[in-house]
Amino acid sequence: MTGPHLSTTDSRRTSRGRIDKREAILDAAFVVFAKEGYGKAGVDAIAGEAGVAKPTVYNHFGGKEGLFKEAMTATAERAAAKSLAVLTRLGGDVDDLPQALRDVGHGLLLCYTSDDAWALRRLLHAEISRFPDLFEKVWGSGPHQLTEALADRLARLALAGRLRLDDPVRAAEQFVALLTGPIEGRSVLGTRTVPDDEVRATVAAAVETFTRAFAAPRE
Amino acid sequence: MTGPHLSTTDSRRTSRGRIDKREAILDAAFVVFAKEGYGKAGVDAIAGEAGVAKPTVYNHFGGKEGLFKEAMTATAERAAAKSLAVLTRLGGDVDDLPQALRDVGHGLLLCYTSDDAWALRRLLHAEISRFPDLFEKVWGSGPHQLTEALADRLARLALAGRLRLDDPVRAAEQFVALLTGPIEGRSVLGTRTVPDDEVRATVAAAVETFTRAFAAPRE
Amino acid sequence: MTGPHLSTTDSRRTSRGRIDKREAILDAAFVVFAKEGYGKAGVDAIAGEAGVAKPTVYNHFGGKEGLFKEAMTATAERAAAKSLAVLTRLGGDVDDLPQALRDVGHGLLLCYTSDDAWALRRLLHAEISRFPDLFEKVWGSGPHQLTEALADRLARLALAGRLRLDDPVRAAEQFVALLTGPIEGRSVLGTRTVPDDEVRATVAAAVETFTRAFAAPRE
Amino acid sequence: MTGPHLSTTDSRRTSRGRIDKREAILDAAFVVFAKEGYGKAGVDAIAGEAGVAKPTVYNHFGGKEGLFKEAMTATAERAAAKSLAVLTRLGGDVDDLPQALRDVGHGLLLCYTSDDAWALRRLLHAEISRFPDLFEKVWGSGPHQLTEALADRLARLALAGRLRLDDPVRAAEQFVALLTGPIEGRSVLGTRTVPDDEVRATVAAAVETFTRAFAAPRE
DNA sequence: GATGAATGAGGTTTCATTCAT
DNA sequence: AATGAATGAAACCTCATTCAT
Repeated sequence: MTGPHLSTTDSRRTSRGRIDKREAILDAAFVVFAKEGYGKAGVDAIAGEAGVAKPTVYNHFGGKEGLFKEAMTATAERAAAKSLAVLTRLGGDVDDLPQALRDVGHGLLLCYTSDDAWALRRLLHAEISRFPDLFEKVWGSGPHQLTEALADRLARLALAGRLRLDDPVRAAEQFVALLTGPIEGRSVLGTRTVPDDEVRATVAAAVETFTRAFAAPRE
Repeated sequence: MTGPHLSTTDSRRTSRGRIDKREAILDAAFVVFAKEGYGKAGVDAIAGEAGVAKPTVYNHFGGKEGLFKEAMTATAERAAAKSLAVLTRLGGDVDDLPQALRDVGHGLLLCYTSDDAWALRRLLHAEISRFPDLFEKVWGSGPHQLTEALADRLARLALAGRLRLDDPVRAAEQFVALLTGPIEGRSVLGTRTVPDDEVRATVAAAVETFTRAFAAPRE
Repeated sequence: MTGPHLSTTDSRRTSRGRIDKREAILDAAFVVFAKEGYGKAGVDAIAGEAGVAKPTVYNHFGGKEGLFKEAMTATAERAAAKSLAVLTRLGGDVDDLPQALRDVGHGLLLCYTSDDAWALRRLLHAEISRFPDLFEKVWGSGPHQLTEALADRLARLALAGRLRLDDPVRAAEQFVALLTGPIEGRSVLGTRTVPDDEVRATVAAAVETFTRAFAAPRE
Repeated sequence: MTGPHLSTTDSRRTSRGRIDKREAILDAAFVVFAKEGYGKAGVDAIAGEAGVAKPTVYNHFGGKEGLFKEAMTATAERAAAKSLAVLTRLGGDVDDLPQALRDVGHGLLLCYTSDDAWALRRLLHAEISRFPDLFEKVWGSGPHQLTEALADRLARLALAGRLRLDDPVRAAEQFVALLTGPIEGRSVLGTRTVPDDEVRATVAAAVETFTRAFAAPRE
């Protein structure tokens, strides 16, 4: 459910030709980079995984660096879209606010703990000094955009009198931090699956703390 | 102030012999690993930085893997000691609780944002799949120990009637998350220095939220 | 003045079709071979320089080897024609023999030191072991034909009593050697332009020596 | 008699260690470069010919370019020494001048037509644009030094009243040109062995022309 | 204990060439 | 006839590691 191929049909078996090869290489590249890291990943292995010859990789992406950048940004955009979609559950009329926050929080944590998301974060941490401009694209299309969108929703809830907060961006950052911070260690940076009850407990605790701090008292 | 050499006297210039060479190699190794990553770092470069010949590295550490593990754990322990020392400021009688939390929070963030700490986290993220047992040592002696010690302090404050909380470990996790979560993006994973006022604002906001959620009302 | 394109109109801009493409490829090939050498020259670069796609090169010339041979022989024939044309200045009635020899010598040296001629010689030296049969075509249509034609003229001058020589071919070889030998080093194998006064001095010296050895005394 | 190894004992079988490996690599490099050309010669093949591993070549010479330069200059110096030694036959008292010139001319032509000398010239022609500074070393230690030394001898003969010439360097250049020029085509740039009688005839003709032009008349 | 020299394995990249359109 | 895309082979070079001193 978390592999990079699942948003499209598996194109490596089709014979539609060019565009599919490009996609296949990008997907294979992310898989191999995630498993081996940028340094130890071999273009050989990527080409093999994609079912193409090595020079084809170079024809499409120029080299290992370009391939890495494109594979990262492509996966980042797919992951970002998923997490943004979760936020829609916080729109319109919210009846039970804590329940809605728990719902959204759970959805966000599922995105956060997906294999692809962990791989993205690990690779970004690992190679940020070799690819300084990668942060902007990956983080910008992911956590940053998510924080902004969440801040929008929180601001609307504040206007509706449901929350009391001055700085919606700060509140959004803190909401995400309360969700994800305790998970980092418990999942051993993504190498261990966190049991669902642990996830739910973390979400519940985050929402509890968040509402204690920000929920407006019902009259 | 953040380099790995500064907690001890620079041993590479002395002539005390064996132990100094060992330290020099460990320090040089962490510097090079931090700059290049495990995969691209060369034993040549490490030996050069340490001022010894390559086989000497092998005589002491057996190989690149062993050297990496030892360099990581050594730096992790040094970093952990620093952050634990910060917690002592929360001991004994606490008069102004928010002020004390801000003080501790600021100290912890300074540790968290040190160059060595960022390098540790980046390398741990990068190589966790190649060195699965490294997490235990590095995280165990760092964030985990810190969370436990902080939970102790918070429990004592709860017993003293200053905080209202059921699960001190959860509260400690959340306090750390509120501090560090918003900093991650703002520092571009450690490649940009965060201005001090931004740090202080983050600390203030974290303590504000934490106290709103957990502080016991003064009678 | 020495480029391979200048003896014909630039055909790459016309739309006459096939034959022009062939010429364009041949010209581009010689340019690239001359700059990079046979080994390092890429068919990609040649196709790009000619403004055609790579397979077109293969359709016309079969491969890199065939292209090289044809480009070499085409340029060799063009260069040979130029140097043969110079010899006509030694025909008919020669009044001032040394002056006529200087005239011809100067013309021959201009041919010899043209960029294309140097490129031809360098490529021939470089690849003679990989293309043994290339020597026959290039040398045969160039220096060999020139020597024979010059020998004819010298024989006629001998018959006319102006020169004293037994072996006209040998004399022709020596005349060319006296001209070109001293230029080889001074032009750094064609990578430096020899100043005109140096060229003229060399011609004068060659003719002086030649006439001292072979001129019949005027009665 | 012309291989690059013959000035020393074959060192590849000895076990004296370092210095011999360096020599063995240089010799093997020249052999392979001469056979394949710079572009197509592989470091693999050179290492194999030298009986060492590939990285050893890189440890000693840094790369293919450095290896090429050193192999060329080393061979050039060896070849230059041989041709300079020939000139000693023109020293002291010269009784039969034409005979002495024939003797020297024959010796010089033997040097000129040695396999190593041809390989040097071919490689120099081939790669002069990629290694512009190579000309200085190879030509400077070879033909240039030879011309200068020969000019010295001719000047001395002129002072002794045996020759009549103004510019000894020019005369030396012309003597060499008369010797080598006619040989170039006849040996197919070194890929065909010129029969000895052809060599002797060329020497005789060169000396004949030279003496006709420069010998002082005996009183 | 420390080192200069050497190595086997593997890395990224480029090239001449062909296929299907 | 001309081309964009793909490929098998091989190039140069680097690395972690060991040996003999």
